[in-house]
Amino acid sequence: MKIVTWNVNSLKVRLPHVLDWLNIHQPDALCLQELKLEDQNFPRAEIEAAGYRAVFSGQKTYNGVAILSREPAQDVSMGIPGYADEQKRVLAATLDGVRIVCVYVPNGQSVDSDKYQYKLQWLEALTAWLKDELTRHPKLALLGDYNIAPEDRDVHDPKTWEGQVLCSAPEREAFRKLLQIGLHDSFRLFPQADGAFTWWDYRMNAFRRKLGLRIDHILLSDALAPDCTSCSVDIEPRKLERPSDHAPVTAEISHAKESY
DNA sequence: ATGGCGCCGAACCGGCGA
Repeated sequence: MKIVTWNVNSLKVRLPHVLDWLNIHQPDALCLQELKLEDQNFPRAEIEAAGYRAVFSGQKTYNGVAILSREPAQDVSMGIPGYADEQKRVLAATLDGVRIVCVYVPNGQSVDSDKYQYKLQWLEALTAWLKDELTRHPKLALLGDYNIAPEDRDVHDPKTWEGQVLCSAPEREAFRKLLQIGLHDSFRLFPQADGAFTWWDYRMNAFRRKLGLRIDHILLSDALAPDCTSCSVDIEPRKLERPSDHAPVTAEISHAKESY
């Protein structure tokens, strides 16, 4: 089972990249963030023509998440239960016995912003919900744009970023709390080259200069992590014309449906 | 690296992202 997360920064603009990527890589599930479109404008026909189903939760201009899959998604749920939020940031579905949770964590803007407080509260609500969700779905994968670089090695220049949003201690603590409920950072299950990032600023030639952060992650539950065989970032789409500023992250899981 | 890019909607700019 091949599962992927990709913040596309406008599905309308990035649709050709997404369709090409699906055609080349044929994942079982592709979680998308920052659709930036309303449900009525979701490009369902194009995605179905590529051989994929889609469930989605969109809104105008901002946010929006989707799960594309070869097989129909089961038990689809939107948002964090019990946490009122106008912003469309969470979508969950079961595929092949695995609970797939697609998240677009708030950016936070800056550590002295109200948006930063919202981010921390949101992460707390997410963690509480997932702890509960894990009791119902031991095989769970949490994929998305976390807007957190968990450690200094996930940052091109830790000194510059120290204490800044995406790298601050409370955000990193929130990330650790997610791990503590029984999740594992699939990327760190394997040896990785230095300077492996998933996001590069559009400005200042950041991508060419390899000035990035690793903020998109695939966390796997205790029951799923032992079956993970790889996790990697594909930087090829970042080289295209009009790219997303994020790259897709892929995890492969060798699990037997029959054993579930 | 931090003005510097790119997306959006309603306009030719401001809000937001990271």
